Amino acid sequence: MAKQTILVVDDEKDLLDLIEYNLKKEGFDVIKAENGEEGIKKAKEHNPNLVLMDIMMPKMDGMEAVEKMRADDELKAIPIIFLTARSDEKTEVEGLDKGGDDYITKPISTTKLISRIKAVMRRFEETQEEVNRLDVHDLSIDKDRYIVTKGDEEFQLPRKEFELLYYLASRKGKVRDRQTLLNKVWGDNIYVVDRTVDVHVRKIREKLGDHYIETVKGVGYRFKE
Amino acid sequence: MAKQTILVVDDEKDLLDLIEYNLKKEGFDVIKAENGEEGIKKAKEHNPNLVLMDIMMPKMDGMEAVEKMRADDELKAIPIIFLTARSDEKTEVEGLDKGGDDYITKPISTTKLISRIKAVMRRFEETQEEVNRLDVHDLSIDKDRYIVTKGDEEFQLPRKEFELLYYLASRKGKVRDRQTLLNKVWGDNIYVVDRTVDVHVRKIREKLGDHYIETVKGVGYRFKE
DNA sequence: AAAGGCCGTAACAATTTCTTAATGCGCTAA
DNA sequence: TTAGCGCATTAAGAAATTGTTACGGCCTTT
Repeated sequence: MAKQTILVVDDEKDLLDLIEYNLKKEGFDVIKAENGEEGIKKAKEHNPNLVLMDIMMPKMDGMEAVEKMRADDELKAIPIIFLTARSDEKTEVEGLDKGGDDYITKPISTTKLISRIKAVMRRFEETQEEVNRLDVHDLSIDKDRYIVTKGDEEFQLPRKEFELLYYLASRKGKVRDRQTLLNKVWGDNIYVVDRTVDVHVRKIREKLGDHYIETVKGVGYRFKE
Repeated sequence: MAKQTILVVDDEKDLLDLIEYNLKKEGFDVIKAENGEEGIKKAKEHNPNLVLMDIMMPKMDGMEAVEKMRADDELKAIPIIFLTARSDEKTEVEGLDKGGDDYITKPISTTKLISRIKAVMRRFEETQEEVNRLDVHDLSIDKDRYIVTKGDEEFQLPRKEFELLYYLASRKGKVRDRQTLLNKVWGDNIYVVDRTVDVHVRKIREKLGDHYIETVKGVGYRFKE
């Protein structure tokens, strides 16, 4: 894998150098910027894998910069970690709401910083990864075509049924309660009765067979291990 | 999801009660302790999801308590938020070095306190991997899958039995009386006869064997050490 | 505009799980 | 030894949860 690039945005030059030194030692490429404006410019220029963003800065503060980044198609997918000095009493927790993926309180040990960076990257890669075909048991679930194949039979499931099946199958063995399934498959702010899930499960079973989706009474459903 | 438990350690009783009141209103279970020593004892006893730790306290101060916790295998993974009366740059640095996960200056508004707690918990959950499986003796109790494995046998226990077993196993060796078990597994405001616990214990023993859950006459039950 | 598929909801049946209460057993103290 | 207490065990019915079906609204296609 190519070297990962990290953009560090902070107005304290000493800290910037310290972080650069430590990240380079870990094998990252490092780009530096001293305020939000410069940060955005360099982000567009270098397309980094992750941004470390201080909140208190001159010209354009970190919060504002992140808002701008999240609104920019080119930059919106880049994971961001906020750095906050504990003296910023006001903005601390809002960072995550604005679109940060983690926030770190300065001062922080180098090892901790690095493990956080890796954790965020790992999380990101997992969600980024586009696995378009799932093969489980004797099923092949093709997300590009919304088609499920079982042996030489092909099933064209309706969208909700397909997505429900795909979600469960991609987390084989793990139980999910109805509310979680609704949030993940239907969407976070969709209001439907949770028994709707049952009906869709029923329809999937009707078409593919009873033994793929298991019921865990009182808890939810899971795809057979 | 089961209730999250928070241990609050502070020598000011009034503040302790205030925090308890507010956290309970938010749906947390709250355990209280008035000094570091008692805090560590209660942490071991109740295995909380997070600790709010005052720094200035008699007997054993918060800093020392946290050092002890971080050195203890049983407690090292619990996230800790420091509380202190005054913003003091020096203690702050020290606190984070010693292993605190966040740092809050009193006084603080309730909403702020709660959002910080949730932020730290969220961060923690995301960093944690595979903490939902308990391996005790020859049993593997997998909460993601709601399955108990013994050797190569799999048992699908009903929900209450599973959760009771999980609760006891996660506090291996600690005795719990029936009322506590009802509160923790059934829920705080569920009223059922406490002998109900006996029946569930009986069913677990029937399926997995007699020797995992031990009876302590006149007190309650415990998972074998 | 009609037909057909998809989706969400409600109703009721089927099933599993939970709770209770009754009974028996074993230990301990008088 | 016996009474008393606490726990184990069992079975039955109550409660909770899920399965199944049917229907109406909506959208898309024809």
